[in-house]
Amino acid sequence: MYVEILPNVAKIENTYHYKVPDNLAPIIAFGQLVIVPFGNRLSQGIVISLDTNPPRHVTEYKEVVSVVDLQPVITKEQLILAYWLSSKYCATLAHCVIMMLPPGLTQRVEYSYDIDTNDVKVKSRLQQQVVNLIQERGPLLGNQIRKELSPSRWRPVVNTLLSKGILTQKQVVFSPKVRPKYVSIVILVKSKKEIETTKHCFSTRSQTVNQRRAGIVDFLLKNNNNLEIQEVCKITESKRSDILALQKQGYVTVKKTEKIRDSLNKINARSIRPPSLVPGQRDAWKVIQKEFDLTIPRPFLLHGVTGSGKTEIYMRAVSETLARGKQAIVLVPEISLTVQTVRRFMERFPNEVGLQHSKLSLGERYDTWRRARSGNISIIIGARSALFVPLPNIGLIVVDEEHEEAYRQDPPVQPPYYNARDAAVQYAKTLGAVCILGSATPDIVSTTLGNQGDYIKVDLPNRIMGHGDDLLDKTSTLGIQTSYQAIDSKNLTAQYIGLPSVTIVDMRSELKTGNRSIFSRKLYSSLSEVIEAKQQAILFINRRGYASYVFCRDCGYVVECSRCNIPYTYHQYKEQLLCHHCNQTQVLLTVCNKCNSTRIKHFGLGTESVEAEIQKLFPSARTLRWDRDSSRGVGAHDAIMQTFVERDADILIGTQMIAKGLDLPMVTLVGVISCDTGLTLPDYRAAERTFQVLTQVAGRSGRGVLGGQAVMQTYMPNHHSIVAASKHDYEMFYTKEMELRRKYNYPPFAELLRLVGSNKDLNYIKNQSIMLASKVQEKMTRSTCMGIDIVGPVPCYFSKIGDNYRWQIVLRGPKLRELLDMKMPVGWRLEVDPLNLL
DNA sequence: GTAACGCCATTA
DNA sequence: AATGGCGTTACC
Repeated sequence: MYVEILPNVAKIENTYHYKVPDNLAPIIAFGQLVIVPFGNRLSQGIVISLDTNPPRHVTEYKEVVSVVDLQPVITKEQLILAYWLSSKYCATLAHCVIMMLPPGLTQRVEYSYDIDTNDVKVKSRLQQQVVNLIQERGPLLGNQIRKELSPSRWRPVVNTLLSKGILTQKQVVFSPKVRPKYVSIVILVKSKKEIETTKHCFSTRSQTVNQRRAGIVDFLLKNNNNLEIQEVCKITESKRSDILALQKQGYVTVKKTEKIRDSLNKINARSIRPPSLVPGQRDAWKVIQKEFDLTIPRPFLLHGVTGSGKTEIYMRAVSETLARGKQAIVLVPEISLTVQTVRRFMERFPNEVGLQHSKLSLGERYDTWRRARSGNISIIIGARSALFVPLPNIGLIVVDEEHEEAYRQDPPVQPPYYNARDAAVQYAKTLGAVCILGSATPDIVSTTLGNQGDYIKVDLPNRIMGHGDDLLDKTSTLGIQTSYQAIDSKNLTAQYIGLPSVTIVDMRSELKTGNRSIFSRKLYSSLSEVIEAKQQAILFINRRGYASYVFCRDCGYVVECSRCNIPYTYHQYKEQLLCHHCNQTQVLLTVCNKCNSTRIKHFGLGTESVEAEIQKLFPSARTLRWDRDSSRGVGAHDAIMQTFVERDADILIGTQMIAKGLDLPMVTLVGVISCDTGLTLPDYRAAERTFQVLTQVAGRSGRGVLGGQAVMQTYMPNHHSIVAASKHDYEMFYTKEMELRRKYNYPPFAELLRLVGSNKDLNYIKNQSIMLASKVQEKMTRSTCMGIDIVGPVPCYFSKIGDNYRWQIVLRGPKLRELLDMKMPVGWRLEVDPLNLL
């Protein structure tokens, strides 16, 4: 018998075949971790296929050394997904498979070297150095010797010493970093009757010890439910030795059991029964439910405005899946911001939910992974890596907020640089699982796929708010008129509410009237009213593109490259404007091309300055900042949110992260300080990102009985992404954006491929990229590909990150796949379907 | 990921 | 010749 093995080493390009020795033949199986000889050392590998015949293209085989664990570490469907990822995103199969294993499981095998004789005579300086090292520090690993000697020449030295018999070598297999956690639990084994008659048994000389032991027994009589030794000791204020003594006397047994590490068990979720659906949800759910009966279901694109009840649809789908004996994966963009979603799932499906994201401890990830593998949990909620948890029979994959860039894996982490949303669709196809992509602002490409029939489009056009009785309650206590309407007189369980009305404020006219503040008159007066009425407001700062573009403060004209229709980027050190797409440069303007004004500015603003301004204008208002800086550390997000929820602050000031998921009924005003900062980025998705974030942030307002409004301040009041967001009009945005994408040949009209190289030496990377670009050009002329543009080489927008200069080459056109078999030079990487070109 | 190999510059 | 510094290739 022969097996095909994928060595568990990230950069390995191929798979290798091994003979299975007779003793392993009965137990070896697909997906197992095994140890094989690889090169001239041992390596951990994964069995990815078995065959009774030897493959023809190999003549000599080594044998599998051992099987690490009988349980497979991947499923067949996962391997199919890994092959797909590997080919789609140009990563090694090993990279794709390793991503599916819990970190810490990988074992490394090394040699350890020791000195055999006391009397050592060596000739060369290096040999002496090795001998001295081992004499000082004892047996050393190859790696440790390498660190001390030259990295390239240590091996010949060690080899000579080995052949002379001075050194001996020994194989060392490191055990995995993660393993199951065991704890000792105490179980009372004597009955109440027995105890009452034998209480004298713990009579020691010390009265206090007797009391303690009696206390333990009494406690266990009341709570004999497998408590840990530590807990029992803590509660009964006794010592470990007391319990061990009781064990000797036959009162209790102490049993080692596995303790599952799971941060979710800290959350107290009370079980809640499902609410009834409102008519809009009912229609949507009917369409989705049908697909569960098909063998090859089509994916759904669930387009639901903010607050339209998408999560309830997801939960219905999960429920349907569990009823069919299958499991579900629910992907959310950023777990720390979606605590509310996780909680809702736990309340609906107690003891079925597992959490998965990269910030969990190794132990917790490992335990959740094993519980999923053995079928002990049926729902995995998590970030993009949750897609790779090995549930045995997956029936549903949900991707919430499918447009989010967080689904994309990008450097500096390891390849593959994949999009989990696209991988989810592909995976569901292999599994025959239902797939739901949900968003209030679907990706332009996703909507196009929906329009083409690749996805089934389902809409939830109405915002729902709370339950009827609840609302009546709130309105009466607050003594206010409501802005909601009853959905129908028979169904009083839920109510629709309008989306907030949005006012666009043209900041150019503010300036003309002499208002130089960062707040327009409209935003100022709205803020005053909210503070007066003791309600809450959110101020949103769109920080992307900070201070890097140049525009006219009088007419709003942004200096753009005439060839690419993309704003020039201001480079301070050269006082120069540069187009990051075509490398064209222009001197910094002093006079506006359009209106001849001389008031040309760079733009940029932070949360601190907004907070300072608020405190100046509204000294009584309590402000709270929420951005990357103020929310460092575990639980910081929660803490900030809690402060705001409990109304210990009136105005929340933040960046991107306040746009998502918050459901705060007392927020009646959302102010966007500057809508247009993101629009100035030289990037094909700038408008889309802006529309998405504005729509999401506006959706934070008016989620309660009080209703709400949003104020958007901008220097580009006519930009389609701002106008469409202000009207909550997705279709309008989509139509206009598609025109532009078609015109400039961007996705969905073309595929994109980006080559990025970085190096400390600017000239080196520049020359290298010119050479690489000509290579690509050459390849293109020889292939059958037609209609491909090469954009570049140009410096990246972020032209220097850390100490490294960055250059890029972008390919745009159909059928880019055929160009992909290129090997990238060292320091270069390939991004397939990049979400930005910065 | 390691190890081996080939090529080249430096060293004494 | 010995040593150190790369980049390239193979690993069943």
